[in-house]
Amino acid sequence: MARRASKELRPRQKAMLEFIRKFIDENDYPPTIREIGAAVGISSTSVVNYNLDQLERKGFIIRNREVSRGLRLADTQFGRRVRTVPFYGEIAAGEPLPVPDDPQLVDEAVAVPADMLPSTGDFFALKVKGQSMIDALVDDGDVILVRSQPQVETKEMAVVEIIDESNESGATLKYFYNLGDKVELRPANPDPAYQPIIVPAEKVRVRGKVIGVIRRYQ
Amino acid sequence: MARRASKELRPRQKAMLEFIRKFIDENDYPPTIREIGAAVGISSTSVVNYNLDQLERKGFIIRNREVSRGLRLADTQFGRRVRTVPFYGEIAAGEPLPVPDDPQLVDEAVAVPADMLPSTGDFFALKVKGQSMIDALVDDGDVILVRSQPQVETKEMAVVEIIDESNESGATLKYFYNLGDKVELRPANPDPAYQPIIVPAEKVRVRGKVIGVIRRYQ
DNA sequence: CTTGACAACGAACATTCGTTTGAGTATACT
DNA sequence: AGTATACTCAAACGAATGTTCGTTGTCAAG
Repeated sequence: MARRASKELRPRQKAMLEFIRKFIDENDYPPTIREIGAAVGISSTSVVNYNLDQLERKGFIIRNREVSRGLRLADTQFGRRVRTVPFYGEIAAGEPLPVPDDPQLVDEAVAVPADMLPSTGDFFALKVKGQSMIDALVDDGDVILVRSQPQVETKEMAVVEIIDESNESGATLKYFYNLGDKVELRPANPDPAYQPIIVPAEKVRVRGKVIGVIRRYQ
Repeated sequence: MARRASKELRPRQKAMLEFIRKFIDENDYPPTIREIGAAVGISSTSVVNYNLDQLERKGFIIRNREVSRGLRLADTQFGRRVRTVPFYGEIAAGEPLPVPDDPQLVDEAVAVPADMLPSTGDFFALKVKGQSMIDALVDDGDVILVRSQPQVETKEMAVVEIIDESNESGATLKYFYNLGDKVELRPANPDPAYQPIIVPAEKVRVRGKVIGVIRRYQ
């Protein structure tokens, strides 16, 4: 008998899957049997139908039969899932800058690959201004993903709020060092223009820990 | 005349939009005209069609006419927009390493925020191995987004294939410098262990230009 | 009152699209 | 050889689905 490993895909099936994914990506709805056939060079609809069955049997897609375009990707394989996190705006890594203290009413959001986020927790995104963290491979213009948490470990990169004398508070992006009753907020830039800040522990409020970076060129 | 503010929705249109959103959420494909009609209590398909036109004119949906279920939400609000790019595996920034030369048959893919990609072009993703580009703020383990293109400008970060003497080819991530009949592939790491490679222009094949970086901590 | 834009209806129509059928080829196993 | 499995093809059928058209009703402006 011509047995085949149950989860392996024939080149044709692979091409079909690739096309389906691309098609949905572009159109937001799945292709028809004939569209798939035309794309991968299959003249007979029954052949497409046959291979679609194979793809379903092997767990790559889920079919909704007798319905046009009744077909979806079985997202177990590929983390196609995306989550949106609220975008709070810019954070000046060099100089403190206010961050919206508001709870949830943020209208901007960025989509991030779901596998960039732990399954639990609250997250937000900020665009980095300045180059104080350049040695940490975080550049001006980068978008950082932050997990909301009230404290972080020493050496972790964190978004912290500094309670200013004048009651104003600003947020900054730094390496966090616990010095007991004080904390040191250390930039990652050899330029002497960037100096560590040491402040009493009660004067800082940790907003979260940086868990990811997204950068676009140009 | 019974003029109506152009962006306002009739109750019926609101119901339709609501249903469409819910339907897509549950099925991953859009409803048909008749399904919409049944859901909101419209007996005539032409009425659904008419209101669908209205919804499109008001900018809530985008129709792809003459195609079954050819309908998508124009959701500017929820940036559900994500695109998937094929994941080719790892690229050793330090040492050359083969990259799948195959055209399209890749089964792994990563989801990226749509706004990280230009609207046109072919893209792929690689995971960076090694630290040869550390000064370019690209670390070991980072995922780079690459736009497929046959040539790049000098100083751009590129994925290039080097045709080895022994007919083997490998891919590497470097800064690209055009020297006329030769090209220089320069790492971004001060460590003398990382040295520029200068090879005849005909020995290299540019695969694409790095357009983005995604990094996860921990 | 008449007119014209807006909204809705139902029926007929034309495609699109999934399904079924019957057949053909290749390979492996007995 | 004979048979079973996997894969492919072309053609035709019928259901699903978008489109068109003639008609009706409402409402506000002229």
